[in-house]
Amino acid sequence: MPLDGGSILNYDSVMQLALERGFYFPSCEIYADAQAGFWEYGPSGVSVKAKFIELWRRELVRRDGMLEVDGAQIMSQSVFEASGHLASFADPVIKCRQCGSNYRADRLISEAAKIEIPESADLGDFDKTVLEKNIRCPKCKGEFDKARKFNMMFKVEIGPEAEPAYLRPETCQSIFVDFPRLFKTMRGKLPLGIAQIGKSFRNEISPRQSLLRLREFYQAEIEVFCNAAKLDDLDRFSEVRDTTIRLWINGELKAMSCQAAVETGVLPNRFVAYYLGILTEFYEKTGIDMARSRFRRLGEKEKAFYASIAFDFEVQTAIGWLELVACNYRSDYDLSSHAAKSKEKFEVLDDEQKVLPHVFEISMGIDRSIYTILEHSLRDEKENERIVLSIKPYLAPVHVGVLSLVKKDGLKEKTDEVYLKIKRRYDAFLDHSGAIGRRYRRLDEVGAPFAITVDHQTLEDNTVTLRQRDSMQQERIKISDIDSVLSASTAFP
RNA sequence: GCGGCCGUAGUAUAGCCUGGUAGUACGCUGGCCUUCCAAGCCCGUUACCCGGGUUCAAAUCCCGGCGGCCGCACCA
Repeated sequence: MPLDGGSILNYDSVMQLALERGFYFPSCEIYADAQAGFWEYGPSGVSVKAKFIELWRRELVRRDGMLEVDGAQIMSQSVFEASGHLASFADPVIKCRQCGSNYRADRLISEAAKIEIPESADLGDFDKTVLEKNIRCPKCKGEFDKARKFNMMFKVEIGPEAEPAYLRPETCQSIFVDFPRLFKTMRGKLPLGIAQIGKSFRNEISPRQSLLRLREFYQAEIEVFCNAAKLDDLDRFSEVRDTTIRLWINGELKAMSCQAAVETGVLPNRFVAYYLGILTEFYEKTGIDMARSRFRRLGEKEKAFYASIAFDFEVQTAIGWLELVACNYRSDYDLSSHAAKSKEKFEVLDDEQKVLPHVFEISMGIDRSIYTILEHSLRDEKENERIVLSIKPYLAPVHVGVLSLVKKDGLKEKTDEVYLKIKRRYDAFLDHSGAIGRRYRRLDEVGAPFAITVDHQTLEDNTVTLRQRDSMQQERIKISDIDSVLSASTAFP
């Protein structure tokens, strides 16, 4: 499905761009013991990520009047006892004594003996069944060691006594834990969104594909606390009434307005529809091709252990459908477990009524979103002999290149002056060296939407050429107009 | 974690089988030239994933580790 004037590039092209132009690259790469699943953002990547986050704040946090927090990455063991991660964010595995192969205990038993044991069962139950049914390694017929739990959380030791704690596997736990204080001190009123951007950590067995499956990754999470009795009572639903959302239900795509989705019962209530609606409007502004996106309703077996209704926002990429956002209706799972464990009160007043809020979660993968923006924006324009990153101007790592047509005759000095005038307000890149066409190509590749070129005419009348990345067309503007032109065309929508 | 394939400058690769001076392209630095789209010329720069073994000699052969891609499984 080629876009106008260019073909869509694959994963390898995005990877090559990322390495060559400073978007992202492997962490600790000069050392042989560098582990997979850890990546650095380079200068271009940092710039895009910062702008992506700013867009997220504008379109979700500020739009909906959410509160944003920034919690600790290391959290106490009690948090994860209450959240269920210590018990459930783990797979039971058994290892063959002879050949060393590891298996998921529940799956192996189900296949070998046709007995279903839930993965959260006691480890002894697995051992007992393996022994009773004499289950042996499928590869070498060897005997198994005792079952153990492989927990995907990174454990850390605090202080000289090595008290156990964990790197958070999702950012939202601090939001739940902080909820009582935030609601009280920030004069909260249901429904209330609390948002957080930050790093999460998961000890993935097999991290892969650069930013797509990481052990250390960025999440932008939103937990909306609500009164479960009022899920259709939401005034601001009218803002998204006519917004089209693309729903994938039971193997079928249904594109419909939020209003229609609620009326036909495809979505359970206005509350869920509203948040899927504003999430759609946010992603439209990232430049991701929404025609290649969908909200997929998850079946019972796919849902996370805490979710009662779940939609994944997925996009089609070169490597297949990719999950960018998990939207889970977590009911009162989190607040009631933290209430029980901590003895803290989590009920709040809503219209004179005491309620334990329910939670709807919008859990966004930032790294995956950045990758998708790059992949969906990158084009190979054969006719112009260029690779161009047609990223939205407000997300571009470089807003504008500032170039001298040639270095001599005082053009270099004049160019430096122009650069000095704008570099605080924009991400500007100054370049004097090499052929002008080559410099334009470099800027195209890094996604700079504009290039300003100082030529001989500039010395006479103080005008410069302004080149548009996508059309390659140029116009002459006054130096004194540069700021207003850039300001208008790189502004967030 | 398992199976298959693979690892050489910033990037893409040749060389590996058959051990003996590591080559090419693009890029990048500087210079000449140049009045707007990867022009040309000159100069320069940068690499054998890590460790061990065999050998007079290892990018090359052997072993281990780490990493990458694909599949299985798992997930934001």
